[in-house]
Amino acid sequence: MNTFKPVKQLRASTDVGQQLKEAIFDGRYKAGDKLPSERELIDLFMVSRTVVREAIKILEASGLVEIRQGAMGGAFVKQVDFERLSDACQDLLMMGKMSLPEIVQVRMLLEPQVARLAAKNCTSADAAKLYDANQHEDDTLEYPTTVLLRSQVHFVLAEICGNRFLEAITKSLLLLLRQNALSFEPPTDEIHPSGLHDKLIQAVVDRDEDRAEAEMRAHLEDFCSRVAEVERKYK
Amino acid sequence: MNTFKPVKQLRASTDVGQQLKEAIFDGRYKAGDKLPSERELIDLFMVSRTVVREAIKILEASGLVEIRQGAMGGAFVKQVDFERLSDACQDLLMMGKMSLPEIVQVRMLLEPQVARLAAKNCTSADAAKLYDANQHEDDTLEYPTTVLLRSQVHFVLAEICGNRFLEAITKSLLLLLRQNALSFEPPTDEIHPSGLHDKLIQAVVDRDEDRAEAEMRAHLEDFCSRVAEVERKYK
DNA sequence: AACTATTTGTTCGTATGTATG
DNA sequence: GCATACATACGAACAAATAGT
Repeated sequence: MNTFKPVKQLRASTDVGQQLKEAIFDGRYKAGDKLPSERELIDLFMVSRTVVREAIKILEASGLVEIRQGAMGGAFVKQVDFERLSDACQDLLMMGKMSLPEIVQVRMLLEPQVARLAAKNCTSADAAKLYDANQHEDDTLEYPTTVLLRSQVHFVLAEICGNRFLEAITKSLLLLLRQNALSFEPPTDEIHPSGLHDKLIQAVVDRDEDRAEAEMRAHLEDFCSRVAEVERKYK
Repeated sequence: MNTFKPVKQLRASTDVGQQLKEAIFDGRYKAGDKLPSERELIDLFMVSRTVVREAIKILEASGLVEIRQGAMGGAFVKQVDFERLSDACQDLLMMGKMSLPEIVQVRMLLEPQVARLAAKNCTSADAAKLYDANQHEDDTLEYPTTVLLRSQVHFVLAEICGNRFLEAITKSLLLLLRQNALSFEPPTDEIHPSGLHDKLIQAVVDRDEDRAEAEMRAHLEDFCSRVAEVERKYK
Protein backbone atom coordinates (compact mmCIF):
# COMPACT_ATOMS: atom_id res chain seq x y z
CA MET A 1 0.00 0.00 0.00
CA ASN A 2 1.24 3.46 -0.91
CA THR A 3 1.67 5.60 2.16
CA PHE A 4 3.21 8.49 0.27
CA LYS A 5 1.16 11.44 -0.69
CA PRO A 6 1.34 12.44 -4.33
CA VAL A 7 3.47 15.51 -4.84
CA LYS A 8 0.92 17.78 -6.33
CA GLN A 9 2.03 20.61 -8.50
CA LEU A 10 -0.36 23.23 -7.33
CA ARG A 11 -0.87 26.36 -9.25
CA ALA A 12 0.34 29.34 -7.27
CA SER A 13 -3.14 30.86 -7.19
CA THR A 14 -4.67 27.58 -5.99
CA ASP A 15 -2.01 27.25 -3.32
CA VAL A 16 -2.52 30.77 -2.02
CA GLY A 17 -6.27 30.22 -2.11
CA GLN A 18 -6.02 27.02 -0.09
CA GLN A 19 -3.74 28.56 2.50
CA LEU A 20 -6.11 31.48 2.96
CA LYS A 21 -9.01 29.05 3.13
CA GLU A 22 -7.30 27.08 5.88
CA ALA A 23 -6.56 30.30 7.72
CA ILE A 24 -10.26 31.07 7.65
CA PHE A 25 -11.18 27.54 8.73
CA ASP A 26 -8.67 27.74 11.57
CA GLY A 27 -10.31 30.90 12.77
CA ARG A 28 -7.25 33.05 12.12
CA TYR A 29 -9.67 35.23 10.20
CA LYS A 30 -13.21 35.41 11.47
CA ALA A 31 -16.42 36.67 9.92
CA GLY A 32 -16.10 40.38 9.28
CA ASP A 33 -12.31 40.40 9.41
CA LYS A 34 -10.39 41.84 6.52
CA LEU A 35 -7.83 39.71 4.78
CA PRO A 36 -4.51 41.42 4.08
CA SER A 37 -4.64 43.71 1.08
CA GLU A 38 -3.35 42.59 -2.27
CA ARG A 39 -0.04 44.36 -1.70
CA GLU A 40 0.42 42.72 1.68
CA LEU A 41 -0.46 39.31 0.29
CA ILE A 42 2.12 39.81 -2.42
CA ASP A 43 4.76 40.27 0.25
CA LEU A 44 3.46 37.45 2.44
CA PHE A 45 3.28 34.83 -0.29
CA MET A 46 6.06 36.19 -2.46
CA VAL A 47 3.98 35.99 -5.59
CA SER A 48 2.73 38.45 -8.15
CA ARG A 49 -0.33 40.56 -7.99
CA THR A 50 -2.14 38.46 -10.58
CA VAL A 51 -1.72 35.31 -8.53
CA VAL A 52 -3.06 37.02 -5.43
CA ARG A 53 -6.04 38.38 -7.31
CA GLU A 54 -6.91 35.00 -8.79
CA ALA A 55 -6.67 33.43 -5.34
CA ILE A 56 -9.05 35.98 -3.86
CA LYS A 57 -11.45 35.50 -6.75
CA ILE A 58 -11.47 31.80 -5.96
CA LEU A 59 -12.31 32.53 -2.34
CA GLU A 60 -15.07 34.85 -3.46
CA ALA A 61 -16.49 32.21 -5.80
CA SER A 62 -16.41 29.76 -2.90
CA GLY A 63 -18.55 32.17 -0.92
CA LEU A 64 -15.96 32.66 1.79
CA VAL A 65 -15.13 36.31 1.29
CA GLU A 66 -16.77 39.43 -0.04
CA ILE A 67 -14.72 41.97 -1.92
CA ARG A 68 -15.29 45.66 -1.39
CA GLN A 69 -13.35 48.30 -3.25
CA GLY A 70 -12.18 51.75 -2.39
CA ALA A 71 -10.25 52.93 0.64
CA MET A 72 -11.02 50.71 3.62
CA GLY A 73 -11.85 48.09 1.00
CA GLY A 74 -10.44 44.63 0.63
CA ALA A 75 -11.54 41.02 1.02
CA PHE A 76 -13.79 40.56 4.03
CA VAL A 77 -14.61 37.15 5.47
CA LYS A 78 -18.29 36.40 5.05
CA GLN A 79 -20.64 34.86 7.54
CA VAL A 80 -20.99 31.47 5.90
CA ASP A 81 -24.27 29.65 6.14
CA PHE A 82 -26.43 27.55 3.90
CA GLU A 83 -26.12 30.00 1.01
CA ARG A 84 -23.30 28.11 -0.62
CA LEU A 85 -25.24 24.86 -0.30
CA SER A 86 -28.21 26.51 -1.89
CA ASP A 87 -26.10 27.80 -4.77
CA ALA A 88 -24.74 24.34 -5.40
CA CYS A 89 -28.28 22.96 -5.54
CA GLN A 90 -29.35 25.78 -7.80
CA ASP A 91 -26.58 24.88 -10.23
CA LEU A 92 -27.63 21.24 -10.25
CA LEU A 93 -31.17 22.33 -10.94
CA MET A 94 -30.06 24.62 -13.75
CA MET A 95 -28.06 21.87 -15.36
CA GLY A 96 -31.10 19.64 -15.40
CA LYS A 97 -29.50 17.30 -12.91
CA MET A 98 -32.64 17.43 -10.78
CA SER A 99 -36.20 18.72 -11.03
CA LEU A 100 -38.61 20.63 -8.85
CA PRO A 101 -40.90 17.63 -8.21
CA GLU A 102 -37.92 15.76 -6.85
CA ILE A 103 -37.15 18.62 -4.52
CA VAL A 104 -40.74 18.72 -3.38
CA GLN A 105 -40.62 15.00 -2.67
CA VAL A 106 -37.58 15.46 -0.46
CA ARG A 107 -39.35 18.30 1.27
CA MET A 108 -42.20 15.95 2.07
CA LEU A 109 -39.69 13.58 3.61
CA LEU A 110 -37.66 16.09 5.57
CA GLU A 111 -39.94 18.77 6.90
CA PRO A 112 -42.16 16.48 8.99
CA GLN A 113 -38.99 15.32 10.71
CA VAL A 114 -37.90 18.92 11.12
CA ALA A 115 -41.22 19.64 12.79
CA ARG A 116 -40.78 16.62 15.04
CA LEU A 117 -37.33 17.71 16.16
CA ALA A 118 -38.51 21.28 16.58
CA ALA A 119 -41.29 20.06 18.82
CA LYS A 120 -38.77 18.10 20.81
CA ASN A 121 -36.51 21.10 21.39
CA CYS A 122 -38.93 24.00 21.43
CA THR A 123 -38.17 26.48 24.20
CA SER A 124 -40.35 29.41 25.19
CA ALA A 125 -38.03 31.72 23.27
CA ASP A 126 -38.49 29.53 20.20
CA ALA A 127 -42.24 29.64 20.68
CA ALA A 128 -42.09 33.42 20.70
CA LYS A 129 -40.11 33.44 17.47
CA LEU A 130 -42.66 31.11 15.90
CA TYR A 131 -45.62 33.23 16.91
CA ASP A 132 -43.81 36.30 15.66
CA ALA A 133 -43.05 34.72 12.30
CA ASN A 134 -46.62 33.55 11.97
CA GLN A 135 -47.91 37.02 12.80
CA HIS A 136 -45.54 38.68 10.40
CA GLU A 137 -46.67 36.51 7.53
CA ASP A 138 -50.04 38.17 7.40
CA ASP A 139 -48.67 41.69 7.39
CA THR A 140 -47.54 42.15 3.84
CA LEU A 141 -49.88 42.28 0.93
CA GLU A 142 -48.11 42.01 -2.41
CA TYR A 143 -48.00 38.54 -3.73
CA PRO A 144 -44.37 37.64 -4.24
CA THR A 145 -43.25 39.16 -0.97
CA THR A 146 -46.11 37.51 0.79
CA VAL A 147 -45.17 34.09 -0.40
CA LEU A 148 -41.63 34.70 0.68
CA LEU A 149 -42.55 35.86 4.13
CA ARG A 150 -45.21 33.25 4.66
CA SER A 151 -42.53 30.63 4.49
CA GLN A 152 -40.82 32.33 7.37
CA VAL A 153 -42.43 29.85 9.72
CA HIS A 154 -40.71 27.03 7.92
CA PHE A 155 -37.37 28.78 8.26
CA VAL A 156 -37.85 29.30 11.97
CA LEU A 157 -38.79 25.66 12.41
CA ALA A 158 -35.59 24.66 10.64
CA GLU A 159 -33.64 26.87 12.99
CA ILE A 160 -35.06 25.38 16.15
CA CYS A 161 -34.84 21.76 15.06
CA GLY A 162 -31.40 21.65 16.66
CA ASN A 163 -29.61 19.96 13.78
CA ARG A 164 -27.60 22.42 11.77
CA PHE A 165 -27.09 20.06 8.85
CA LEU A 166 -30.79 19.42 8.61
CA GLU A 167 -31.34 23.14 9.02
CA ALA A 168 -28.99 23.94 6.14
CA ILE A 169 -30.54 21.38 3.81
CA THR A 170 -34.07 22.43 4.64
CA LYS A 171 -33.36 26.11 4.17
CA SER A 172 -31.61 25.46 0.87
CA LEU A 173 -34.57 23.43 -0.24
CA LEU A 174 -37.06 26.10 0.72
CA LEU A 175 -34.99 28.77 -0.99
CA LEU A 176 -34.78 26.68 -4.14
CA LEU A 177 -38.53 26.29 -4.25
CA ARG A 178 -39.01 30.01 -3.67
CA GLN A 179 -36.69 30.99 -6.45
CA ASN A 180 -37.91 28.55 -9.02
CA ALA A 181 -41.57 27.77 -8.37
CA LEU A 182 -43.01 31.19 -8.97
CA SER A 183 -43.86 30.81 -12.63
CA PHE A 184 -47.49 31.73 -12.19
CA GLU A 185 -49.22 34.16 -9.87
CA PRO A 186 -52.49 32.93 -8.42
CA PRO A 187 -54.47 34.89 -5.84
CA THR A 188 -52.66 34.49 -2.59
CA ASP A 189 -55.56 33.38 -0.49
CA GLU A 190 -56.38 30.49 -2.74
CA ILE A 191 -53.00 28.96 -2.31
CA HIS A 192 -52.05 30.16 1.12
CA PRO A 193 -54.99 31.20 3.31
CA SER A 194 -54.06 32.89 6.54
CA GLY A 195 -53.97 30.81 9.68
CA LEU A 196 -52.64 27.87 7.74
CA HIS A 197 -49.74 27.38 10.10
CA ASP A 198 -51.67 27.78 13.32
CA LYS A 199 -52.27 24.14 14.14
CA LEU A 200 -48.74 23.19 13.17
CA ILE A 201 -47.24 25.84 15.39
CA GLN A 202 -49.47 24.89 18.26
CA ALA A 203 -48.32 21.30 18.05
CA VAL A 204 -44.67 22.35 18.08
CA VAL A 205 -45.15 24.75 20.97
CA ASP A 206 -46.99 22.01 22.87
CA ARG A 207 -43.91 19.89 22.26
CA ASP A 208 -46.09 17.12 20.92
CA GLU A 209 -43.70 15.44 18.47
CA ASP A 210 -46.18 13.07 16.89
CA ARG A 211 -48.73 15.77 16.33
CA ALA A 212 -46.12 18.19 14.98
CA GLU A 213 -44.96 15.65 12.44
CA ALA A 214 -48.52 14.82 11.43
CA GLU A 215 -49.53 18.47 11.18
CA MET A 216 -46.56 19.27 8.99
CA ARG A 217 -47.34 16.35 6.75
CA ALA A 218 -50.95 17.43 6.47
CA HIS A 219 -49.92 21.02 5.86
CA LEU A 220 -47.58 20.09 3.02
CA GLU A 221 -50.10 17.79 1.39
CA ASP A 222 -52.74 20.45 1.67
CA PHE A 223 -50.44 23.04 0.19
CA CYS A 224 -49.43 20.81 -2.71
CA SER A 225 -52.99 19.99 -3.59
CA ARG A 226 -53.88 23.68 -3.53
CA VAL A 227 -51.02 24.47 -5.87
CA ALA A 228 -52.06 21.68 -8.20
CA GLU A 229 -55.65 22.85 -8.18
CA VAL A 230 -54.75 26.48 -8.87
CA GLU A 231 -52.36 25.43 -11.61
CA ARG A 232 -55.15 23.49 -13.29
CA LYS A 233 -57.46 26.47 -13.09
CA TYR A 234 -55.02 29.06 -14.42
CA LYS A 235 -53.35 27.10 -17.17
CA MET B 1 -43.33 49.44 -6.00
CA ASN B 2 -40.11 49.72 -7.93
CA THR B 3 -40.36 47.91 -11.24
CA PHE B 4 -36.91 48.91 -12.39
CA LYS B 5 -34.09 46.51 -12.06
CA PRO B 6 -30.98 47.89 -10.41
CA VAL B 7 -28.25 48.57 -12.92
CA LYS B 8 -25.59 46.38 -11.49
CA GLN B 9 -21.99 47.28 -12.04
CA LEU B 10 -20.58 43.85 -12.49
CA ARG B 11 -16.91 43.30 -12.43
CA ALA B 12 -15.71 42.29 -15.84
CA SER B 13 -14.48 38.93 -14.59
CA THR B 14 -17.78 38.21 -12.85
CA ASP B 15 -19.68 39.14 -15.98
CA VAL B 16 -17.59 36.92 -18.22
CA GLY B 17 -17.87 34.13 -15.67
CA GLN B 18 -21.66 34.39 -15.56
CA GLN B 19 -21.98 34.40 -19.31
CA LEU B 20 -19.84 31.31 -19.59
CA LYS B 21 -21.83 29.71 -16.79
CA GLU B 22 -25.07 30.38 -18.62
CA ALA B 23 -23.58 28.95 -21.79
CA ILE B 24 -22.82 25.77 -19.88
CA PHE B 25 -26.29 25.68 -18.33
CA ASP B 26 -27.86 26.21 -21.74
CA GLY B 27 -25.97 23.23 -23.03
CA ARG B 28 -23.93 25.26 -25.50
CA TYR B 29 -20.97 23.55 -23.88
CA LYS B 30 -21.49 20.04 -22.64
CA ALA B 31 -19.49 17.82 -20.32
CA GLY B 32 -16.12 17.13 -21.90
CA ASP B 33 -16.27 20.09 -24.26
CA LYS B 34 -13.46 22.59 -24.26
CA LEU B 35 -14.22 26.23 -23.69
CA PRO B 36 -12.52 28.66 -26.07
CA SER B 37 -8.89 29.28 -25.21
CA GLU B 38 -7.88 32.37 -23.28
CA ARG B 39 -6.81 34.06 -26.46
CA GLU B 40 -10.14 33.38 -28.14
CA LEU B 41 -12.09 34.53 -25.08
CA ILE B 42 -10.14 37.78 -25.13
CA ASP B 43 -11.38 38.40 -28.65
CA LEU B 44 -14.93 37.23 -27.92
CA PHE B 45 -15.43 39.32 -24.81
CA MET B 46 -13.09 42.18 -25.74
CA VAL B 47 -11.41 42.13 -22.36
CA SER B 48 -7.91 41.60 -21.12
CA ARG B 49 -6.32 38.28 -20.42
CA THR B 50 -6.39 38.95 -16.68
CA VAL B 51 -10.17 39.24 -16.76
CA VAL B 52 -10.56 36.08 -18.78
CA ARG B 53 -8.28 34.15 -16.46
CA GLU B 54 -10.12 35.30 -13.34
CA ALA B 55 -13.43 34.32 -14.91
CA ILE B 56 -12.16 30.83 -15.68
CA LYS B 57 -10.74 30.50 -12.18
CA ILE B 58 -14.20 31.33 -10.85
CA LEU B 59 -15.73 28.61 -13.00
CA GLU B 60 -13.11 26.19 -11.75
CA ALA B 61 -13.80 27.11 -8.13
CA SER B 62 -17.49 26.52 -8.82
CA GLY B 63 -16.67 23.03 -9.96
CA LEU B 64 -17.92 23.61 -13.48
CA VAL B 65 -14.70 23.27 -15.42
CA GLU B 66 -11.35 21.60 -15.11
CA ILE B 67 -8.26 23.36 -16.39
CA ARG B 68 -5.55 21.44 -18.16
CA GLN B 69 -2.25 22.94 -19.18
CA GLY B 70 -0.19 22.46 -22.31
CA ALA B 71 -1.00 22.01 -25.95
CA MET B 72 -4.53 20.71 -26.39
CA GLY B 73 -5.12 22.11 -22.92
CA GLY B 74 -7.76 24.56 -21.81
CA ALA B 75 -10.87 24.69 -19.68
CA PHE B 76 -12.96 21.54 -20.02
CA VAL B 77 -16.53 21.33 -18.81
CA LYS B 78 -16.82 18.85 -15.96
CA GLN B 79 -19.49 16.26 -15.40
CA VAL B 80 -21.30 17.96 -12.57
CA ASP B 81 -22.82 15.84 -9.86
CA PHE B 82 -23.09 15.89 -6.10
CA GLU B 83 -19.42 16.75 -5.69
CA ARG B 84 -20.07 20.47 -5.49
CA LEU B 85 -22.77 19.86 -2.89
CA SER B 86 -20.37 17.74 -0.92
CA ASP B 87 -17.69 20.43 -1.04
CA ALA B 88 -20.12 23.01 0.26
CA CYS B 89 -21.03 20.73 3.17
CA GLN B 90 -17.37 20.01 3.82
CA ASP B 91 -16.71 23.74 4.15
CA LEU B 92 -19.59 24.13 6.59
CA LEU B 93 -18.18 21.26 8.59
CA MET B 94 -14.70 22.75 8.59
CA MET B 95 -15.99 26.09 9.76
CA GLY B 96 -17.68 24.43 12.70
CA LYS B 97 -21.08 25.26 11.32
CA MET B 98 -22.14 21.64 11.78
CA SER B 99 -20.84 18.50 13.42
CA LEU B 100 -20.53 14.84 12.53
CA PRO B 101 -23.21 13.68 14.98
CA GLU B 102 -25.64 16.02 13.29
CA ILE B 103 -24.78 14.52 9.93
CA VAL B 104 -25.24 11.03 11.32
CA GLN B 105 -28.64 12.03 12.65
CA VAL B 106 -29.71 13.21 9.21
CA ARG B 107 -28.40 9.98 7.78
CA MET B 108 -30.65 8.07 10.15
CA LEU B 109 -33.56 10.11 8.86
CA LEU B 110 -32.81 9.93 5.18
CA GLU B 111 -31.36 6.54 4.35
CA PRO B 112 -34.36 4.49 5.50
CA GLN B 113 -36.45 6.56 3.11
CA VAL B 114 -33.84 6.04 0.41
CA ALA B 115 -34.14 2.32 0.97
CA ARG B 116 -37.92 2.55 0.81
CA LEU B 117 -37.85 4.40 -2.50
CA ALA B 118 -35.20 2.05 -3.84
CA ALA B 119 -37.42 -0.89 -2.98
CA LYS B 120 -40.27 0.81 -4.77
CA ASN B 121 -38.30 1.34 -7.97
CA CYS B 122 -35.92 -1.59 -7.99
CA THR B 123 -35.61 -3.19 -11.42
CA SER B 124 -33.79 -6.40 -12.21
CA ALA B 125 -30.89 -4.36 -13.54
CA ASP B 126 -30.78 -2.47 -10.25
CA ALA B 127 -30.84 -5.74 -8.37
CA ALA B 128 -27.83 -6.90 -10.35
CA LYS B 129 -25.97 -3.72 -9.50
CA LEU B 130 -26.77 -4.20 -5.84
CA TYR B 131 -25.58 -7.79 -5.77
CA ASP B 132 -22.44 -6.74 -7.60
CA ALA B 133 -21.72 -3.93 -5.16
CA ASN B 134 -22.31 -6.25 -2.23
CA GLN B 135 -19.99 -8.83 -3.73
CA HIS B 136 -17.32 -6.30 -4.49
CA GLU B 137 -17.25 -5.05 -0.93
CA ASP B 138 -15.71 -8.25 0.32
CA ASP B 139 -12.95 -8.29 -2.27
CA THR B 140 -10.53 -5.75 -0.92
CA LEU B 141 -8.61 -6.25 2.26
CA GLU B 142 -6.89 -3.07 3.40
CA TYR B 143 -8.89 -1.17 5.91
CA PRO B 144 -9.47 2.30 4.51
CA THR B 145 -10.21 1.05 1.03
CA THR B 146 -12.49 -1.59 2.45
CA VAL B 147 -14.55 0.89 4.35
CA LEU B 148 -14.84 2.99 1.26
CA LEU B 149 -15.94 0.13 -0.91
CA ARG B 150 -18.25 -1.35 1.66
CA SER B 151 -20.33 1.76 1.47
CA GLN B 152 -20.76 1.11 -2.22
CA VAL B 153 -24.09 -0.54 -1.48
CA HIS B 154 -25.34 2.67 0.06
CA PHE B 155 -24.28 4.59 -3.03
CA VAL B 156 -26.06 2.20 -5.34
CA LEU B 157 -29.19 2.44 -3.23
CA ALA B 158 -29.06 6.22 -3.51
CA GLU B 159 -28.78 5.88 -7.27
CA ILE B 160 -31.80 3.67 -7.67
CA CYS B 161 -34.04 5.58 -5.31
CA GLY B 162 -35.23 7.58 -8.32
CA ASN B 163 -34.93 11.01 -6.75
CA ARG B 164 -31.81 12.81 -7.89
CA PHE B 165 -31.99 15.45 -5.20
CA LEU B 166 -32.22 12.82 -2.50
CA GLU B 167 -29.47 10.92 -4.27
CA ALA B 168 -27.20 13.96 -4.27
CA ILE B 169 -27.80 14.74 -0.61
CA THR B 170 -27.32 11.16 0.45
CA LYS B 171 -24.12 10.74 -1.51
CA SER B 172 -22.74 14.00 -0.15
CA LEU B 173 -23.60 12.86 3.32
CA LEU B 174 -21.93 9.48 2.88
CA LEU B 175 -18.85 11.11 1.38
CA LEU B 176 -18.65 13.54 4.27
CA LEU B 177 -18.74 10.73 6.79
CA ARG B 178 -16.10 8.83 4.86
CA GLN B 179 -13.74 11.73 4.71
CA ASN B 180 -14.10 12.83 8.29
CA ALA B 181 -14.96 9.83 10.44
CA LEU B 182 -11.79 7.83 9.96
CA SER B 183 -9.89 9.08 12.95
CA PHE B 184 -9.24 5.63 14.35
CA GLU B 185 -8.64 2.30 12.67
CA PRO B 186 -10.35 -0.62 14.32
CA PRO B 187 -10.25 -4.15 12.90
CA THR B 188 -12.61 -4.17 9.99
CA ASP B 189 -14.62 -7.18 10.96
CA GLU B 190 -15.55 -5.78 14.32
CA ILE B 191 -17.15 -2.78 12.79
CA HIS B 192 -18.31 -4.10 9.49
CA PRO B 193 -18.69 -7.87 9.35
CA SER B 194 -19.30 -9.30 5.92
CA GLY B 195 -22.84 -10.09 4.95
CA LEU B 196 -24.09 -7.10 6.87
CA HIS B 197 -25.99 -5.77 3.91
CA ASP B 198 -27.54 -9.05 2.83
CA LYS B 199 -30.93 -8.73 4.48
CA LEU B 200 -31.24 -5.09 3.46
CA ILE B 201 -30.49 -5.87 -0.16
CA GLN B 202 -32.90 -8.77 -0.16
CA ALA B 203 -35.69 -6.55 1.07
CA VAL B 204 -35.01 -4.00 -1.63
CA VAL B 205 -34.81 -6.62 -4.37
CA ASP B 206 -38.06 -8.12 -3.09
CA ARG B 207 -39.50 -4.63 -3.50
CA ASP B 208 -40.83 -4.79 0.03
CA GLU B 209 -40.81 -1.12 0.98
CA ASP B 210 -41.66 -1.52 4.64
CA ARG B 211 -39.06 -4.19 5.17
CA ALA B 212 -36.42 -2.24 3.24
CA GLU B 213 -36.98 0.82 5.41
CA ALA B 214 -36.90 -1.26 8.58
CA GLU B 215 -33.79 -3.16 7.54
CA MET B 216 -31.96 0.03 6.73
CA ARG B 217 -32.92 1.50 10.07
CA ALA B 218 -31.74 -1.61 11.86
CA HIS B 219 -28.55 -1.70 9.83
CA LEU B 220 -27.69 1.90 10.69
CA GLU B 221 -28.45 1.47 14.36
CA ASP B 222 -26.38 -1.68 14.44
CA PHE B 223 -23.52 0.03 12.68
CA CYS B 224 -23.59 3.02 15.01
CA SER B 225 -23.59 0.88 18.11
CA ARG B 226 -20.64 -1.09 16.76
CA VAL B 227 -18.71 2.08 16.10
CA ALA B 228 -19.50 3.36 19.59
CA GLU B 229 -18.40 0.06 21.14
CA VAL B 230 -15.14 -0.06 19.21
CA GLU B 231 -14.44 3.56 20.02
CA ARG B 232 -14.86 2.80 23.72
CA LYS B 233 -12.50 -0.13 23.45
CA TYR B 234 -9.73 1.63 21.54
CA LYS B 235 -9.71 4.98 23.26
C1' DA C 1 15.25 12.29 -29.16
C1' DA C 2 14.71 16.86 -30.65
C1' DC C 3 11.90 20.46 -32.37
C1' DT C 4 7.72 23.17 -32.87
C1' DA C 5 3.21 24.90 -32.00
C1' DT C 6 -0.32 25.72 -28.74
C1' DT C 7 -2.03 26.71 -24.37
C1' DT C 8 -1.95 27.83 -19.62
C1' DG C 9 1.02 29.93 -15.67
C1' DT C 10 3.48 33.91 -13.85
C1' DT C 11 5.44 38.43 -13.60
C1' DC C 12 5.87 43.37 -14.21
C1' DG C 13 4.63 48.15 -15.33
C1' DT C 14 1.10 51.32 -15.90
C1' DA C 15 -3.29 53.43 -15.81
C1' DT C 16 -8.01 53.92 -14.09
C1' DG C 17 -12.05 53.59 -10.94
C1' DT C 18 -13.90 53.99 -6.30
C1' DA C 19 -14.61 54.94 -1.61
C1' DT C 20 -12.73 57.26 2.85
C1' DG C 21 -11.33 61.13 5.40
C1' DG D 1 -11.33 69.77 -3.61
C1' DC D 2 -7.57 66.73 -2.62
C1' DA D 3 -4.70 63.04 -1.03
C1' DT D 4 -4.77 58.28 0.18
C1' DA D 5 -5.60 53.42 -0.05
C1' DC D 6 -7.57 50.05 -2.19
C1' DA D 7 -9.44 47.23 -6.08
C1' DT D 8 -9.94 46.90 -11.25
C1' DA D 9 -8.16 46.57 -15.74
C1' DC D 10 -4.89 46.39 -19.66
C1' DG D 11 -0.78 44.81 -22.36
C1' DA D 12 3.52 42.88 -23.04
C1' DA D 13 6.72 39.59 -21.98
C1' DC D 14 8.60 35.20 -20.55
C1' DA D 15 8.17 30.43 -18.22
C1' DA D 16 6.31 25.88 -18.12
C1' DA D 17 3.58 22.03 -19.67
C1' DT D 18 2.00 19.10 -23.27
C1' DA D 19 0.83 17.08 -27.91
C1' DG D 20 2.22 16.25 -32.44
C1' DT D 21 5.82 15.90 -35.97
